Amino acid sequence: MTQSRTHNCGELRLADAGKNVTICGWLENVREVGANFAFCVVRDFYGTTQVVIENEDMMKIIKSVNKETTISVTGTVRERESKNTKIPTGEIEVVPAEIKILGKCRHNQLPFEINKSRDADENVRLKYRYLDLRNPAVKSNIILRCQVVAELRRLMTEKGFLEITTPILTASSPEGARDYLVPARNHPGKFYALPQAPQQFKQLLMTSGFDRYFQIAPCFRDEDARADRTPGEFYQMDMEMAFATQEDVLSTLEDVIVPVFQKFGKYERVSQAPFRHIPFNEAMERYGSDKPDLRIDLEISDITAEVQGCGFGPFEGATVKAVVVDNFTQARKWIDKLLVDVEVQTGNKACWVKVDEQGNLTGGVSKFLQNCAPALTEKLNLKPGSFVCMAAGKKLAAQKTAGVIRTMLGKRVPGHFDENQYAMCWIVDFPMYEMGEESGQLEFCHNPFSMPQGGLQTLLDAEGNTEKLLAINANQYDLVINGYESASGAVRNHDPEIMVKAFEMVGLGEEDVKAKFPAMYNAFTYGAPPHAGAAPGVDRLIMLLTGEESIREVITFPMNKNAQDLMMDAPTTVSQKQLDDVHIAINIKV
RNA sequence: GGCCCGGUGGUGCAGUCGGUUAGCACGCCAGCCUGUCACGCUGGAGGUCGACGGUUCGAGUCCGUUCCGGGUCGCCA
Repeated sequence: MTQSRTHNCGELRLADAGKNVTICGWLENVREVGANFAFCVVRDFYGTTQVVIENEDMMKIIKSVNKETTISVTGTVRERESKNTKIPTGEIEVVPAEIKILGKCRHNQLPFEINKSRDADENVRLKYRYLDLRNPAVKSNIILRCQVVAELRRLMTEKGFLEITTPILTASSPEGARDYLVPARNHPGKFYALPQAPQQFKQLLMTSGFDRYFQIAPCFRDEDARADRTPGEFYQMDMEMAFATQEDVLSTLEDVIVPVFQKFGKYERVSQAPFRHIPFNEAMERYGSDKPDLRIDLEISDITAEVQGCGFGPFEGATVKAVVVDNFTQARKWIDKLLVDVEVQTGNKACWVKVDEQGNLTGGVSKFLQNCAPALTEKLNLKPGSFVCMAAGKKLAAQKTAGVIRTMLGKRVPGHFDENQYAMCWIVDFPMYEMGEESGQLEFCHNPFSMPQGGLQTLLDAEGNTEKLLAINANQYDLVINGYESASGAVRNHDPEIMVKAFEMVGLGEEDVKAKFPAMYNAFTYGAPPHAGAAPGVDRLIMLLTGEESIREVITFPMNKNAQDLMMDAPTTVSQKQLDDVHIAINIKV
């Protein structure tokens, strides 16, 4: 380039008319409106600027290249004869004296049109992500992500948190998700693992005397994807505070989350601190989920007692939950669709009845429920026009299915979903232990790092009594925003004695604690501060702020559902030499 | 791994009861057009209807198998 760029494509205005400028960018579009007369749109990161072609020489250059070629245009800024008020640079155009081709686009047919890339097949988008990202609508999510991360860093730093990076190559952790393993060349047969979270490191930092830690931390988990869960890797704003209580952590995060949502969110209305606290058991009873969407005004009722003995097979001996919608006017076909969708999403069947003008149960499974109609009507406060959707099964299954019914009814029946807001709450008092579905044994419900409420004494009191043990809550909490689990945290168990006791409850002991978490266990024997923390998911926060429903829209270079990077072609095979170096033999079972 | 939905020119879609030359929009190519901005007009090229097998006189359409993708359950301390 002989002439460097003097302006970007988003900044020229009427006041710049007459200036001699050089702009650079991608040739987005050419509109030929006459012989040797055309309008070109040049796009860069900042915007688009119109370049007008008025003579044969310039036309020749423009016609010689494909769209998406990068060019530099040197010329004079001129007021347009017909202005476009829709774009910031719409009052001016650049009359070129010179057009240089900087990087030719060798393809006259792109895999998709840049400005419509969001409509294209996702695999094609991911393969050509660098083209997809040229679309300002795609790029804007990434820009917002950068701004949010910068703001998170600013707010946390302002509060005295230090950002400390922790190792990426570390030891495999025996708990939780599948690890990504990395063979250790100098240690045949041994492996590093990529961290599922910096959990143990941040607790060790607390033990080292760092008072407030945070990190925009990459986390790696080899588990299957979902619409809101990217496979492989994701980012958390991991944080931890020494000598802190649960309330210290919650209020600190509220101080950070609220301003970020007010500043960057797509909705004006944001829950104000302190967020509502909902105990886990209450959330499961009322919303059928530990991540309820509080924008929906429906709640779940328990009708187990009311329907027992009615003679409807699936209800006998089962827990039965109901969601009621009054003034229900949807057609039978609509109901059938609801039931099918519930079954697809939960694997469980739902059933329904309506209340007719005379107050009688009708439709659906009503013929099985006539005996208990009065009890049901009273319990659920049914009126003519009420619709009752029910789920039955083991307690947890019935709760979860009813939770899905609640969400679907709330979003589909008009008047129950106040969408345009951010509704936050803390789910608190998660149980410490649960009964393993497969093992039939007592297991840790979430992670073994949480402090049981009541500490050592609670464990001693409940020892040997399964029912009491299942009733112990942990100082564990989740931040839920619009039905998404957006952060998870706990007051940690910093006392080796309580750690061992907590492990003993699930049939493990001191040797297991030492074996699984040697560094932490040892460190805690040297004087550990009580500490607590949490980790908001950065990708999920950005999803909520932008309103995107697919997490891939907020990640710059996402993998597909099957954890493949179609652009880079990862994962891929490697050479025998590479395998030999790290002492790996491929053994694929067919 | 189970279940649900989908796969039709470069892209997005339509395709009725199985029927003759697979249609539309955008993009691409050529020509025309002196104020466009989702430019317009005329013409053109471009398809093994994901793959394989079956039913049938005849399959984009029906059946079976399989591959690929999305969603979901399992899984995600």
